[in-house]
Amino acid sequence: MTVAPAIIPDKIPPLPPQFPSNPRTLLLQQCKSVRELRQIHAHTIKTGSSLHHSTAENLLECSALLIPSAMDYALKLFDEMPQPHTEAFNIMIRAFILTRSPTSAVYLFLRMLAASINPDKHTFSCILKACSRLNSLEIGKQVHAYAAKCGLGCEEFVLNSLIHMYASCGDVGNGRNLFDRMPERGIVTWNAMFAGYFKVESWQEVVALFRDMLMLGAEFDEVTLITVLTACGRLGILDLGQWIEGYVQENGLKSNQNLVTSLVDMYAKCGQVDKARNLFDEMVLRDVVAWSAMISGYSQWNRCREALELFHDMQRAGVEPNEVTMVSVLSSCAVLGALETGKWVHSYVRKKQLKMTVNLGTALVDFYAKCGFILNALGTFAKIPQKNAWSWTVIIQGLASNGQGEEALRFFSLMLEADFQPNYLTFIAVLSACSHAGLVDEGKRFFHSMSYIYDIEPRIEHYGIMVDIFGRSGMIQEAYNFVIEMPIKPNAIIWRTLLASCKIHKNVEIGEESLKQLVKLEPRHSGDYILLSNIYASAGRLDDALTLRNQMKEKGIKKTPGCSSIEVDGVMHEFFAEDSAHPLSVEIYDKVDEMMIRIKEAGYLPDIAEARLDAEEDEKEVSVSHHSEKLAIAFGLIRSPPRAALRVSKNLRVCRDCHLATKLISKVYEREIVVRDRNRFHHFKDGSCSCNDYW
DNA sequence: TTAGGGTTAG
Repeated sequence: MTVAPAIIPDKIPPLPPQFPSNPRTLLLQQCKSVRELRQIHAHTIKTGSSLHHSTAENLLECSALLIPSAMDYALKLFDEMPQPHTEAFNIMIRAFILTRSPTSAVYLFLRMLAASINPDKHTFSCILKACSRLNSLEIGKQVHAYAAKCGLGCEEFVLNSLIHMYASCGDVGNGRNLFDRMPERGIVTWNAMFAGYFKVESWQEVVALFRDMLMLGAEFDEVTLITVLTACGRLGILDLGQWIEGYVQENGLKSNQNLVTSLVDMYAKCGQVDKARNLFDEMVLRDVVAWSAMISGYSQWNRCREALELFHDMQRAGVEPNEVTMVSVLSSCAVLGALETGKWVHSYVRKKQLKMTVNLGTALVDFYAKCGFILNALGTFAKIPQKNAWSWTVIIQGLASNGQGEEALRFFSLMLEADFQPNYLTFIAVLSACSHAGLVDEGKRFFHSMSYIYDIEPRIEHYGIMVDIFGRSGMIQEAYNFVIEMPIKPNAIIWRTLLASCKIHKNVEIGEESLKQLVKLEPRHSGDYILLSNIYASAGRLDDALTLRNQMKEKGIKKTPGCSSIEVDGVMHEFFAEDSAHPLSVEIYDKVDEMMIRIKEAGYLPDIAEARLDAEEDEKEVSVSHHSEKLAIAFGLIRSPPRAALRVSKNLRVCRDCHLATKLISKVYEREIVVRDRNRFHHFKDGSCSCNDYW
């Protein structure tokens, strides 16, 4: 790039009459390219007007701020100005902020001070903005002191920028002090304060500040409302959100897309998902953020099918998803076990080169882990460029729930080595790893380290997993003592965990006590009665088992029927135990018989403890062989190509017999079988299961 | 010529 040479005559000639004395308007309206700029510059040199400060500054402003590609030209112009004034420095500082070079802005400010050019209030507000961008409280404070020294510390512009600088650099308290001392506050002042609270996620403060505003009758704008709506959503304050919606309607602000998106988000987060959807449907233009807000609304309230449907609508509407959209979509896929959609998302992410943010990476890891693809989860985890405590927690949990407890603990050590601070969720993952691997002593040690080393108060979930750790390993009495002595009142989940351990280890006495407690807390939970009745049955006390079942009948408590589903050629097929509704029913039952014969040859002994109680002794074996998951597997063997993996979902937990049978089926038929029950995935392969029989 | 917006995970 060449710049017209500056000619410095001895005497500045008067401006020619045909050239406007202030060419600013001409430049603003006419000059759209570097070429035109150069022509005008040449003209000013020819006429000598380039030596007038105002003309030179107008040229500088035009090149630095108005023509995006002319920054280099501006730099040369500036360098060739013999003695740039404050205005010229201000233009260049603003230009550096616009081009996202806050460091250059600060250097220029230092050059300005070195040249003894006095900064004005505009210089200070701009340079403070650079400090906010740099997140540098240190430089910001020095600029503050210098502004005070120049007698500009009480200028409204400077104060507004100072409040914003302090608040957005993390020193909200100092920002608030300045804010409180201001005699008059305009919208800019209030919004600067809101921005600070927003940045540090002090939602309560946002709402309190807005209530102050309303009380004082201060003026606010759409940006204020967006901030407050975000806070209402995070805090679940529906009434204030509704008041804002009324205000938006009355004042005709619905054309502001961002504001309506905030309303959608607020309603969704406050649990009014359908109201959010109505607003969303009314929007004339929906951008990626609006779609993402609505999809995440469904996903947050576990309406995962609707989330995925809306995602498909979004694609039909031709709106390209971004990495934020994909986080909610993957979370829904993980809950539903929607493997194909989730895999498609991953390939889309790669194809479109979406940014592998820590949230997106973590959502992918979680998706793969929840679908039982722990190798993909590990591979994806390794590729997250910047991990955080959440990503580590998700991979630890993923390993634990896929039966790799020891490996999960190894990852926990790696997490600590990498200097990430574990949180209460991390300890849920770590303790479940101990539970899966049967590591009682380690579990106790980690549990105690929570409060002693990491200053994290154990929550009821942590107590629950400890009960599980003791109970699974057969230490039923210790588990019971632990429950009795825990400082939090045990809830139904704690007693149910204990009851389930009593079932594994056939402990009738503590089992009975657990049910007694459970009936007080959740009298209509059918699974609890079934558990105790199974304990009675496996201890040979069939009469007690039957009495309990009759009590259930009298109370009108119905057992949730077991239901397994399997996807074949994109169609879901559902089966209930001893169900003959399927069109291929005859073939399916034949296949079951064949399966039973073949796995018996491989050493299968039926476990009839969980057979129907009303079945005769000789019917029990047939009864368990007709459990819903066996029917689903038989159907899968008939209809899928040889060696294809079978993927079954079950609404309840897999029973012992089905677990044992499925292991052998995987070996005899050389099939990988993945069963997702209500708690976790079981990955059956070559006669064993990823859960290591801890389920 | 000052501030500045909405969507993210168990």
